[in-house]
Amino acid sequence: MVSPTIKDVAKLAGVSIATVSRVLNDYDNVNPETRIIVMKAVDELKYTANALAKGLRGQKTKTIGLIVNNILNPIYSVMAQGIEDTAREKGYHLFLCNSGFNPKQEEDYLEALWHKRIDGLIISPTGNNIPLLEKYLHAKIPIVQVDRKIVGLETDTVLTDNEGGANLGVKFLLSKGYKKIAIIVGMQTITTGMDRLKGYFSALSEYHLTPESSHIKIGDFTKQTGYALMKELLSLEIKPDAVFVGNNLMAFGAILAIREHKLRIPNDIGFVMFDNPEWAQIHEPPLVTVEQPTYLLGLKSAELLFNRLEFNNGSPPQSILLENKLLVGDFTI
Amino acid sequence: MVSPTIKDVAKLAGVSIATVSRVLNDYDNVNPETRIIVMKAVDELKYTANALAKGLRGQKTKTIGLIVNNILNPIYSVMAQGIEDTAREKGYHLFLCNSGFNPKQEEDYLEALWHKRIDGLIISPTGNNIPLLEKYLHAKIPIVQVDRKIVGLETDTVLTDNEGGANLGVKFLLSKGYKKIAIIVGMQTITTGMDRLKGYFSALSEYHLTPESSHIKIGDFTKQTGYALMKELLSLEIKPDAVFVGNNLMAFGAILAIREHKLRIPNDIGFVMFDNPEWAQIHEPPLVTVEQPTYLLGLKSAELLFNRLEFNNGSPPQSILLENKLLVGDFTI
DNA sequence: CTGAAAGCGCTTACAG
DNA sequence: CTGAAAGCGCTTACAG
Repeated sequence: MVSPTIKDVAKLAGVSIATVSRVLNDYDNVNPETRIIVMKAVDELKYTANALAKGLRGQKTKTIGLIVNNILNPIYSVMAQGIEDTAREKGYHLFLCNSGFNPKQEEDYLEALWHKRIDGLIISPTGNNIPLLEKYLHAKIPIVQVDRKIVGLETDTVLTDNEGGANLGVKFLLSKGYKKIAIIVGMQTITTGMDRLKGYFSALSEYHLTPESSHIKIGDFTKQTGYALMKELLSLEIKPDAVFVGNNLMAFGAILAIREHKLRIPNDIGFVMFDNPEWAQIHEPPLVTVEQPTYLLGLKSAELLFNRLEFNNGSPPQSILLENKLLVGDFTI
Repeated sequence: MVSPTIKDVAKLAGVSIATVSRVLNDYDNVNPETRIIVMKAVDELKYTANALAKGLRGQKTKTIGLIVNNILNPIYSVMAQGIEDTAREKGYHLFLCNSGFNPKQEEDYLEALWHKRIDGLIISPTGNNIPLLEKYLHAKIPIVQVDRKIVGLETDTVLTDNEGGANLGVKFLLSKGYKKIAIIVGMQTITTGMDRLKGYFSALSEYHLTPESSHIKIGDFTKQTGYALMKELLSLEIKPDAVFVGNNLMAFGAILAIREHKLRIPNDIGFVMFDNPEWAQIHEPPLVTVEQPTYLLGLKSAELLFNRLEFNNGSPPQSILLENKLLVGDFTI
């Protein structure tokens, strides 16, 4: 009924449980014939190890934690997929946790994962809970920060080039002749907010333009603020002739606002957005987007983590910066 | 450095580890004063239990497995969110697994989760691996099937009313005067394919119409088949004047095909789809959709599972059927 | 009400 | 090359 244990295998094979353990873990000091006998017993009983006992006694649980801010955002679900695929290949499992941008919830998860004895952690951090994260590091549990990085917490990191991407997007608008380009961008407390605004500034300055302060709107990455801030922009005295929106959710809200005002893109107003959700292609005409390599973001962060896990060396933290791509109306199924 | 154990607490409190365990597990046979002393030691050391040891020795791991077919489909990610929220409330954690519609991958995960000693399983099954699933049931590990159900595997189940939803959608087209309504629908081997086709038939028959066999296209729920089958429909002798598409991904492909043919919805062709992804609102005009309560799907399945876990009764399997809603162009942020 | 002890299923020194 | 034994951190009968 219950699963067979190492004891059952030992009995069937006529050896000690220590020997079975050695065979299962591929130790080299085992007689080849003994190994065969044991493996036969393993097959016969369809034995597979109890993961809890292994984790308790040994060091490793073959489990990693993944904490993201919002799995409903395709950015994160695609990323999660990249991580899961890699983990699967390596024989690891994933505890999926959603912080909902809530530091307290993140803290709870960090505590819980600690006691589940995860081998490693991939996190897109809220920005708080630094002591807890450091506790992991002290315990030699590797952490990879993905998508955003906490300043001062030195771990392996995988980010996309937020500044470069925003720069590309804004320059596209400039190249099309728009002169009064507004921006709706995320909080200036985190890299994905800050760096995208930097890219906006650098693009304008390359064109020798001065940013108009009323054209800079700081939202919180949600549809709601995207909508509200776009409405504000459209009711200004000095109306912008184009807008760059700093993520997919705010862009969605902004589109609704633009539609309410019966404006057409690109004739009435220029529009470029960060992220490339599928609805950007459904829009007519297809929207110009800055696409982040989200699957790769997951893949690379998993690779960094497994690298630490397998070669447990003390080499200094690595940072990977992935390129973002400007997509102009091409689409594929 | 390492976490404090029950032993450390016992030493600090001056009692045995058995007593500490009793306090922690809220047994009633503990002297109130002893309880206070122990709790103080727990606080002081910031002790929290090692989940692996608890799982190995006790019965429960406070962990559930979730196997879905494709986390990238918002249907499943929203559902997963509903499950995670509920699990979190109950103090459980989630192993997230993606089968990718691949029975072999599903099998691997079922094996792995078994050995991680999950307390319960929520699964949107591929349709195979029945023996493995039965092994769980024999071991009294409750299973909830969600979104789809394997015929003959009797477990708690949460589905949406696929037939009713499709019926609503097709009848909407009929009510608008379309007469030659085609359907692109999923495989007829699973409920979400079969029942939606049934709804199509029942709607036509309510209007005393006979289905035209060339207008019935069976795809596999992917964008690719949606695109290809829509193109087939548009090149028929007897062209349909409307189409009902059986899920969000196929609908995406179908829209691209319709756009290639320069047809406008709803004037040139009627269009209603199952599922309500955000891009349906971005389309101009907003598409008519049959919305599944996906968050609720997750919530309800989690509730059924925790109900089994907490009241471990042997009551017969329950089935919940959730209503789907026809959305006609209303949209909200 | 409390403690000593066994045991969950493993891995890992320690002998031989 | 192999086995007996200790121990990972808990829970749970069994005594008292």
